[in-house]
Formats: sequence, C-alpha cells, structure tokens
Amino acid sequence: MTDPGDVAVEQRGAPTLEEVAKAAGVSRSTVSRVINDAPGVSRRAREAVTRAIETLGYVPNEAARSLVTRRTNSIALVVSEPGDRVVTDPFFAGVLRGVHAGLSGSGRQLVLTMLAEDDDGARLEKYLCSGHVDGALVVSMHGEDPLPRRLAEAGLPVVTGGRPLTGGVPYVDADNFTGALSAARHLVERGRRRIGTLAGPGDMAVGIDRLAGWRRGMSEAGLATDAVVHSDFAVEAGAEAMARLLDAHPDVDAVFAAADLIAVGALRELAARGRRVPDDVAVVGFDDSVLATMATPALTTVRQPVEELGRTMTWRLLAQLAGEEPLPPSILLPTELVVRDSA
Amino acid sequence: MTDPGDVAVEQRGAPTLEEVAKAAGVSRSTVSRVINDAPGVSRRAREAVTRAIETLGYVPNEAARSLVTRRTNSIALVVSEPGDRVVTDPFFAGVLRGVHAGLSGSGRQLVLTMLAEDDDGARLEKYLCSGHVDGALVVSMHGEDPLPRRLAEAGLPVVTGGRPLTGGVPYVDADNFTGALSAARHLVERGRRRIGTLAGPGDMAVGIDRLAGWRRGMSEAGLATDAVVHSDFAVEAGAEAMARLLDAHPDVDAVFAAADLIAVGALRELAARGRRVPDDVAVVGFDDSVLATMATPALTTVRQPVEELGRTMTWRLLAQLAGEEPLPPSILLPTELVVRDSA
DNA sequence: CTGAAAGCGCTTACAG
DNA sequence: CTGAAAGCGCTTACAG
Repeated sequence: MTDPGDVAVEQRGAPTLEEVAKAAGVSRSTVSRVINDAPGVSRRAREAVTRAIETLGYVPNEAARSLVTRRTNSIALVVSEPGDRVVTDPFFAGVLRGVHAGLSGSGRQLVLTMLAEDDDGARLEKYLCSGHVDGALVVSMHGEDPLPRRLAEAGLPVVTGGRPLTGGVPYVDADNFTGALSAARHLVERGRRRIGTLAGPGDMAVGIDRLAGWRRGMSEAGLATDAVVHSDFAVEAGAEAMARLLDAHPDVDAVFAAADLIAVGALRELAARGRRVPDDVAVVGFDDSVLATMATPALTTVRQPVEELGRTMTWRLLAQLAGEEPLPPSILLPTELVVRDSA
Repeated sequence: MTDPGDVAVEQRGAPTLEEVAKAAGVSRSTVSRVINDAPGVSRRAREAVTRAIETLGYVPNEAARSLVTRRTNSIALVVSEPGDRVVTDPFFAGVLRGVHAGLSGSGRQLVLTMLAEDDDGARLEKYLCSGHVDGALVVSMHGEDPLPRRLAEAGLPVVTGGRPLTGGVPYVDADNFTGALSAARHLVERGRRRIGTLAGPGDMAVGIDRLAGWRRGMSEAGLATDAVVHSDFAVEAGAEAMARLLDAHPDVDAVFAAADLIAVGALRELAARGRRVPDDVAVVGFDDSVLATMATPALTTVRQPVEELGRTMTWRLLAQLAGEEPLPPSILLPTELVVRDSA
C-alpha cells in the first residue's frame, strides 16, 4: 500500500554522493570532483568512483546541486497567453521548433510554461523567480504585457520574442517595418496608386511596426496614407475590416494586410463584392503561413522566419547566461517578400 | 561589467527565509509555517510575516525546498522523438493542449523534454531521474521504446500515451481495436465483401491494435483477412501501399486505412487508377485529422480523442502522485466513427 | 592529489 | 502557538 501524499518514491533509497564515496573508498569531495569533471583527481581515484557510480546507479540530486551552485540548467519558454489557444498556433509551433533546436547540445532543458485560464500571471512570475530556471524566453502575443519587464527587474535574464511595447528587455523580432515597406513598394512598382492597409491591432508591436512600414512606403512614393483600417488577427475580422475599407475608400486598387489571416478575410470580402484579385484590387499579406498557398488566388505575402526567431532568442539568452559581451540589446531578423498571384 | 559565468544574477541578494524571520521578529519555523499554510500560527505572527514577505519581495527558493520535501511540483511531458519533427504534429499539439488543461489548477508546472537529434535518450533519462520532476508523461511515437519502462523501474511515476509494447507501465490510449472494428463493421454494413486494410507499422501498438480490430470485423462477418498491406504513417507510403494492395487483390471493394495520412495516399492512388471512391472502392481512415475534411471525397474516419488523451494521462499521473487508489493500470478512451463521403 | 568542514535555504520533528 | 536544532545532498574554499 502506497503512503498517500508520498510523491517521492523515486528518491526512496536513491544512492547519495556519500554512499558513492564510501563504496569507492574516497571522500565526498573527490566524488564531487569526478562528477563535475574537475581537475586534480588521480586516475586511480577517478576509476574507483566511476565504478561505484555505475554499480550503485547513482544520479546526482539536482535540487541539492542547484541549491549551492545557483543554477538549474533549464530555461523557460513562457507563453504569456492561455495555453489552450496557443498550442495550435503555427507561429508558436515554429518558435518552439527553433527554441528546441537552439537548445540542443547546450545541455539545458526546456520548461514550457503557459498561463492557465484562471491565472493573472502572478503565479507564473513567482514560479519563474523562485529559482526553477536560469532564464526565460517570453513570447507574448498581446499588448503591453508587464511580465517580461517584471521578470527582468527581478533579475532573471529574459529575452522576448517580438518587440515588447514596455521596452527595457532585450528582444528578437522579425523586421516588421522593412517587411511591410517591401510589401508597399511591391504594390507601388506594380503600378498601384490607391493603396490601403488592413493594419493589425494598434496596441501590438507587430501592428504598429507593419503599419509604420506601409506608411513609409506610401510617403516615399508620394501616395496618400489615409486608407487605414485596423483589424484583429482573424479571418472574420479581416473580412469586416475590408468591408469598412471599401465603404470608406471605394477606389482602393491595392491592400496590404498585416497578416495572412486578415488577407484571407479580405479576399473573401472582395470576392463577395465581385472585385477581382489582383486585377481590381491587389492584396499582400504577412507571415507566409500555410494559409498563403491555400488561398485563392495564392497570396503574395511577407515571410517572417519564425523558427529562426526561436533559435535566435535562445542563442541570445544562452550568450547572456554565459556572460558573453557585448551583446546586442535587440535583434531584427530579415523578412522576405514572396510573390504569388494576389499582387 | 558582468561576471562571466555568473548565471545567478537573480539570486544575488535575494531575500531568504531567515531575513524574513528577522524582519518579522519571529523564528524561521514560523515563517515556514506561514508560507506553507500550516496550522498553528497566531494571527499576529501571520500578519507580521505576511508583511515582511511583501516588503522584502521574498520568494521561497525552490531548490532548497525541494531538497527537503523531495517534490518539485513539476511534471515532465516527454516526447521520445527528436523534437523538431514532433512539434508540428497535430497529434502532439492536441496532447499538449490536453496536458495543459489537465495541469491547470493543480499548481504544477510542465517541463517539456524532447530528444535532441544527437541524443540516444541517456541524457533525458538522467535528467528525469535526477529529481527535476515528480513524474513523467511519455508520448512515444515509435516501436519498443525502452524509456518509459526504464523510468518506471528507476522509481519515477510514469504514464504513457499510447500502449507501450514493452508493457509494465500504466498507459492511456485510444481504443484503437474497437475503433478499427467499427470501421470494419461500417464497411460490411455498406455491403462491401472484399475488404482490405492498409495497416500501420507492425512494430507500433497503434498499428497492431487497429489491424486486430479490422481482423475481428472481418472474421465476425465471415470475410477473408488476407488483403493486408503495411504502410508507414505518411501520404506517400499510403499511396504505395494502396498500389501494392490493388496489384495483389484487384477485386477489393473497400479499404480500411490505419491513419488518415495513409487514407489520403490511398485516395490519390485510387484516383490515379481511375477507381471511383466510394462507388468502386470505399475508404475509411483513422484519426479524424484536419486532412479528413480536406480530402476529396471527404474521408469517413475514426475519431480519436487526442486532447482527452492528454488530459486523462495527466489526471492518471496526478492521481498516482496523490497516492489515490485503486488506480486502473490502463485506460482506453472511446473512439467514434465519423461518416463522410468516402465510405 | 585528497579530505574535513562549512554552508546553500529550506522543512520538520521535538520540546516547551 | 513558538523556537532551537538537525538535516536534506550537494559544492567549495581551505588546509594539508
């Protein structure tokens, strides 16, 4: 019969360093040195310890080790968003792939933490600050998330995926400004003169930066920047935004959407109104998600290197943990225009 | 200038329980009792401690706590497969959602561990056995993975997602046998008499169980069980397997594929050969993945409750950690036939 | 090259 | 209700 509440079965009788020392006929210090590959151990002693470890099946207790070394050899990937919504997001999947790739070979483990539905982030913050991890990678989808900054202020090394609106934290982001600019320029080059944009939410860095890039593209071509409608990152929202844009500016001959999801919604609305794409209205999206190729017509869009984002975030954090310097406070990853049929 | 190699910035000067005790004018024992909601603390003392904790911004050091309590309040989700391949797998995404949901409110954190490409599992095993986690959920995609059993033998509470071929470990699985049986019966009811199967790999439990279910369906209807071809879980492999099946048994009027991926490949091969689906050959898949609705014709398939799988695994593990009993060694989740156009 | 000793920050009987 | 003391399993100066 199991002792209720006993969660420590695996430790019951697990050999300690002390027992290894006894079995090998040496001191704890020597065993510790062998385990940590420290210099200054005779071959004879090293072999005896190795044999004892083998025989006893000894595995060092990480809690004890961590208590004195102050390091855990794990880092957190923090998804500052209720987890159930995020997991199926291809953006998140790409970042996770990149983080995993970036971590492999570093000897560090990944702790994935997501907000629970009932959590305001306090529990998460406490967990992260209580010494469970050596550093945190924060991917936060929404606006002014206080978490990254609070973690950083608590002294935890943090790197954010995407520019944090609050600032004060090193981040890695896709070059949304330049990406949007290249989309705008592409439309201009194709001879479009009345170009609108379905911008993302105004309280998100991606929304702000992509809008700024579009605006810049318009000004440098001497075009108007008044045809702006904001939209959430969703197909339905994109369709509605497109409707509003057309109502306000019936003469638009091109649209830059701040996300493929929005662009797909726009395509739907344009089709519903009998506007041909790209003949009547050219459409450019952003992300180069799977949606882009599945859309009809196939979407011209700006590719952002999602996996590379995860990989670079990880590199940046590991470099910081290793004390490397100088280290760039922020890193922008290049985007790339992918021309298909819609523009 | 940062001290190279110093990864412990966050601990520098972090207040300890001792300092809280001093500030509150009580002993460490009392502070500990307050933190752990233990009974037997005067209101006066409790308030003083709470205030001190607030003022100092005290967060308990988990390593120290874990060292004495032998619990970490985190559990591992072990993907016993190189991580880069798995992350985008919708099966994995579903399980992760379920695990997250199952964990929420339990106060436990999730540690996601995946095999690195260069890893044979030894490092992973060591990590899991060194006291980083209280228990492990193992999702292993391939054949006779020794990991779950080894972890269990090392005393770590383990629950596997999918029946492990090696046995000896509690698991949660979809009822693949009954699911395949229902697919077979459906084909029989539709009047099919020459029914083949594109079975999964013979060294995977899902392959074995779904083949067994189909076989049972054939025998109870007095039909032949000779039209069997094995296939990997991939579209291309499914197409090839279908070709082999047709070459060997040109008279088949129905096929049960052990996965939607295989079924989609089969559809492609049937189309290439000019066989109409379902008129000439009916097709049933397994999984009810997004592919099923996207296929032409839409795939009749067996739905397995992926998210529920993750949720149930988590429940089973938490129950075990809590010492609840009796606990079923294994749990099968019901599957459901989803009838669409292909059969 | 090796070991005795102190200490990391907690929890937990135990005594009062 | 409260505190002094032991101890969890390691690492790390320090002395030899």
